[in-house]
Amino acid sequence: MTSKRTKLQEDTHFRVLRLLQENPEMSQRELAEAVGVSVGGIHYVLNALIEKGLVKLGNFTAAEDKRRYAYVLTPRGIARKVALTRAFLVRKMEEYEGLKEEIESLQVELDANAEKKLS
Amino acid sequence: MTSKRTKLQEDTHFRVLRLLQENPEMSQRELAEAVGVSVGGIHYVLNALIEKGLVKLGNFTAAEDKRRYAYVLTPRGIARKVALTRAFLVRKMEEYEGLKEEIESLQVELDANAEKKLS
DNA sequence: TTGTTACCGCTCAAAGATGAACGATGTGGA
DNA sequence: TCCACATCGTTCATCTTTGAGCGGTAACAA
Repeated sequence: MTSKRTKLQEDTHFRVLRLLQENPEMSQRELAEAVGVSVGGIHYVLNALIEKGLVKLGNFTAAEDKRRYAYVLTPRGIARKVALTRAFLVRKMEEYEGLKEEIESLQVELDANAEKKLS
Repeated sequence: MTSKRTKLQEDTHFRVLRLLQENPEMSQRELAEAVGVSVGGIHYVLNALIEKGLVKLGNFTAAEDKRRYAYVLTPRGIARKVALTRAFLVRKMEEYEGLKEEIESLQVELDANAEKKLS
């Protein structure tokens, strides 16, 4: 089994690839907000994705804004994202089931407590 | 809105209180495993709970094992746990809904991709 | 032109989380 | 009895993550 940390990192990579495929002109801050990590963290994963050749820097279209980049998925980036999708989905479905069980057991607990108060 | 970190900490406190109410003789390692944080982290929250008077150290029953403690909820600890339950449940239900949406959108994406391959 | 404001990518000190290792204690077999 | 081993709570060097703040650029108003 791969480590918890590796999985979280993979999740983040996947989320970033997904968001960028949809809109390559998102800023680092927007990405950070959307995936739920810090700006520093996003900067780091973007570098990693560029390093791996999954994302390349393009020009920001609107008015050639020199401050910012467009983060464009390369063909390999697109392939990578597709490959990650299933594993990600499986992981999220497991989380979903776990959460479902936890919620149910909490509700049982609350109900039991409510009854006790009545008696 | 309280910070993300505060919420996670509150979640951990709640989980620990819940587990200890059910079984006060869990070891720090067992707790760590069950709530998904490190042993160091559990040690830290246990100290915090004891400091707040929500948990007190009791004797481990079986054969008076001097190495270990029983972590017993005080009345205030029980009250605190009840108070945290609803907030925790609400948070988990929100997470549940979020996860549900994410999973659905992923499935749509995979289906679209599958169709494209066929054509 | 000259300020003011806002946001960009990027950095790094500070804060947080981790888990291997330690001394102490219990267990079971030689 | 003695020894080897397992597990206890606890510590702390190490790694990870955070987000305020920096220098730079754009947009707008005066």
